[in-house]
Order: sequence, then structure tokens, then C-alpha cells
Amino acid sequence: MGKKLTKREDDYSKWYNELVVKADLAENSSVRGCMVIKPYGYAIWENMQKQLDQMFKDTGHQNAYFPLFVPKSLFEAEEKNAEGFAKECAIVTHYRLKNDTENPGKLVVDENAKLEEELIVRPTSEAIIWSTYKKWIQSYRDLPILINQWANVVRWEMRTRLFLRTAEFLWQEGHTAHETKNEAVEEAITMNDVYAEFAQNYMGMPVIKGIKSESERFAGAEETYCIEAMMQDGKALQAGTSHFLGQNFAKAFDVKYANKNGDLDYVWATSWGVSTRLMGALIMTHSDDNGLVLPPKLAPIQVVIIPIYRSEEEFNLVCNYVDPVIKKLKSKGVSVLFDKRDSYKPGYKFNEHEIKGVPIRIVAGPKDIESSTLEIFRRDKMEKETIDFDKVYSKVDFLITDIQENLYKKAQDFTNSSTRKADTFEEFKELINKKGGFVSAHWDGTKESEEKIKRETKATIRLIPIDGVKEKGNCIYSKKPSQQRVLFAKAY
RNA sequence: CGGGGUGUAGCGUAGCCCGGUUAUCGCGCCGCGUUUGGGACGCGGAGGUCGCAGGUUCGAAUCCUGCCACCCCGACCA
Repeated sequence: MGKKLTKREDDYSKWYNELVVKADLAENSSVRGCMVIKPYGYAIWENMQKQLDQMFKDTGHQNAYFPLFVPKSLFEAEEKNAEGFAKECAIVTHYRLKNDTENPGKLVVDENAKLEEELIVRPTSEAIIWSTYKKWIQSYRDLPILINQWANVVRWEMRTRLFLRTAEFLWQEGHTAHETKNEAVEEAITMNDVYAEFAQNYMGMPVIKGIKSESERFAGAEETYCIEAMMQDGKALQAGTSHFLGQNFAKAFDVKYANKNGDLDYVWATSWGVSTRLMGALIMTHSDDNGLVLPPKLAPIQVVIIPIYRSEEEFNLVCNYVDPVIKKLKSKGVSVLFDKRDSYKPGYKFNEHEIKGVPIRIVAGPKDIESSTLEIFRRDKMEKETIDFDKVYSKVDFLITDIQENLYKKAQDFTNSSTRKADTFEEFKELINKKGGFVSAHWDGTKESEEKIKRETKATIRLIPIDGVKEKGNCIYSKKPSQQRVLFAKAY
């Protein structure tokens, strides 16, 4: 496994990359900007998916699937949306290859197979979905439409990074249509709350809820709600967004419904999404120099059991000893791995599972059989203790809850201590450059100030807090009056 | 697309400035044996178009030219 990881500030991105690779989550693929998610990483994503999917269903949504390709004419229908994504689109122009007559064994694009109309590989699905909704919606009786899709999208980013920004990524995107503005706004807020709940209760990651400034808003949205998290290097990460789209897409795709009075009106829309970026957030929130640290609720393996033995007889004794533990934990829904590989020594296994972030480790050997005990270890605090054999079930129960809570609390404390107030631009620059983290400061609400602050400090407005206290003050940049503090940070 | 850097075994690297036997070392991999309560050890073994294409030279990983790929810093972004 080699040398230890180090989370030094100047080495943070190296630390992150090594962590992803060593923990066996993912690696760069041979395709530009794309990554391979390995089985262990995918298992975490599946746990996330499962939970989110349930939460979407609990809020009345259904899953569906729409095409990967978006004809250019549909893509350009909503102008702001199209403009926002135009610079990062993969485009299908041909549909056939042929043998290269000059280079035997090689293929070239068949110029005769040029498409009449180019197909855009979806960077997001509003266009293809709204062109479909047009056919589905005629009356108020057809509303609301509350649909989610699990899919991959492609955004041709200049610079990519495992999980945080890849050219292709997996995500879910919800697309809803409503009769009234209020209903749509409420939907967008509800889904942002769902994301926040998921992040905090399942990922153990504290987030701050807010709305985006106009310049950070999703292309084509009237309002973007978001959750933002603070990473261990003091940079912020946008973890999820939920957009109130107004009637922009309804107008672009001419989606009207007859209301109860028989009048035609455009429908109101929302869209919302989270992606495999959440994996990056999870990694950067909890991990330490010993490797990944996973919250029990999302860990593919919650408990790993490692046998200690010298001979086959001893191995069999240990197997018999832990067999009831494995069975009972599994019957209680705990995910258990009995690591009986003979090709690795215990010390190697200890480290491997620590790097992979397995929350709880149980070790059993001849000494334990003799004294009716087990050794139990918790990854978050790196502490081990010896417990009575009979206490193992209640101990595991306790640890699953306690580790989950402890991780959240630790991250919460970090976020709190990384959030500071600034009242002058000098103070602001000092905090952003020396300490990082969130800086809470007054802003006059203009694009100009926002842009100038960004240019001078590289910090952006991450969000205007939803739960924030209203407090009058003066913009740190322009000194013009402001009604509320907003959160700035350098961001991923 | 601008600025900088790097390409040598699956991974990480030495050698390059100053050309000269069979290209260095570590990890990993394979075999045998001893080991197994915190990343084992010994012995043996496999694995290389030195990024690609030209050029200079008796001779190129090393010098020259062109190309390609990747990484980092900007701009762009979930």
C-alpha cells in the first residue's frame, strides 16, 4: 500500500486523488475527462441512490427515462439555457464509420453519413423533457407532473477531477410541471430541503441552505436554491441545486394547459439534481490521513470481521466462534464482511479496511475464544477495545448510531469554526486568503460588486442564506446599504 | 485557448546536463518455504516499442526538429 497519506494544505488535491485511488473508489479512464467508478465506489453511490430514490418517492415523485440525445433545434429553444451550456457540449454529427482505404485496418468517419441535424449529448435534460411534456399536458387534470430520472450527462469541462468534475457524470434530475407559481416555488424549496436532509442525516455532512446570486444561477432559472458544504481545506462545494424555472421552458416549448375556467396558461416548472459529486463531498468531508471514513448509513461494509489463526484447526475454531455473530448481525440488516482471505496477514487487512473507511472492525482469535471476548474498533476515532462476546450486538448497534452522529458533529464543528464574519474589505481579504472557509459579509446585491470581489479575491458568493437573520449593514466593497449578510468562499 | 511542467515495466522512479557493455531502484505480480493479535521474511522468477516520427553519430533513454499525450496554474463549470 506504500506511504501514508498527508492532508497538508498545499498538498490537498494530491491527498484527495490518492485517497480516491487507494480506497479503490475510482480512477481516471483512458477517455478524456471521464472516470471509471470501481465496484467499491459504486456500492457507495448505490446506497446514496437508494436513499435518495426513496425520499423522492416519499415526496410524490416517479422515475422515468428520457433520451441521451437532444436534437440541436430543441436544445436551442430555451435561449439562456442553451447559451449557458453551449460551451461544453459533445455533439454527434455522423452516424457511420467506414474502412480507411489509405490505412488498412483503420476506420474513418463516413462523410456521407452526416446527420441532417446535429444531436447534442445532453448536458442536462430540460430541453428533451419539456419537448415531451408538451405532448403530455393539456389540462389542469394532467398536473402536476413530478418526475425524476437517473441518468448520465456529459459536460465537456476544460479541467476535470475525480468525482468533483468529470466530463461524464451520473446524477438524478427531477423535472416537474405545475399549475401555479406558488406550487412550483414550493416544490423547488421542498426538494432543496430533501437534499439538505439527505446530506445531513445520511452523509453526515452539514450543509447551508440558500439561494444563488443572479450570476451563479442555473441557466434558464428564475431562482436557484442550493446546499453548500465546507470541505476540510477551507473550500466550499456546491452539493445540490434546485431550480424554480418560472414559465421559461413552458414558453420555449409552448406547454400550455387549460385551467378550471377553460383559459389556456403556461405551466410552471422546476428542476433539481445531485450527482456523483456527492461522492467527492463525502470523501473530503470525513476522510483523514489514514484513508476514507464512511458514515455507517452509506458504508457498503458496515462491519468487517477479521480472524486470527495459526493453523487450519485454529481457523475452524475462530469460524465457529464468530459464525453466530455474522448470522445475527446480518439478520438485523447490518452489512458484514468476514474477511477470511488467507493470502493476507491481519495487519494488512486492518490497514486495507481502514483505508476503505469501514466503520467497525471486529477481530477474533484464540485469545478471544479463551476469554469469551472480541476486539472491536471504530474507524472514526481509531479506537479499539475488548468487549464481552455477549455484548457485541448491542455494541455494534450503539456504534452504528454513534459513529454516524460523531461524524456529523465533527464536521458541523468544523463548518462552524470555518465560518467567520467580515465587516471591511480588508478583513474580508485577510480571512479569505489566510483562513479560507465561509466569510459572512454584507453585499449590496449588485453584479458589479460581486464581480469585483471575485476578481480581487477569487471568492464567490456561495449563497444568500435562507435561514439567515435579517441584519442591516453596508456592503464590504461598495459600502452601499445591505439588508442581509451573504456567504462568500473560494469554491470547487 | 494562454503560461509552466512531465512522459522510462501495472504503479512510483534513477539515469539525460557531459552519448559508450546486458537501462537503476522500490512497490506490486508469479513459484516454493517459513509466517499470521497492526502494512511479514527468505530464496527463485516473469515483466521494457525508454510517448511517437524523423535527424545527427561508428553508437541515442541521453543531442536536434516536428508531433502526440498527460499533469499543474488561469479562463469555464454540478
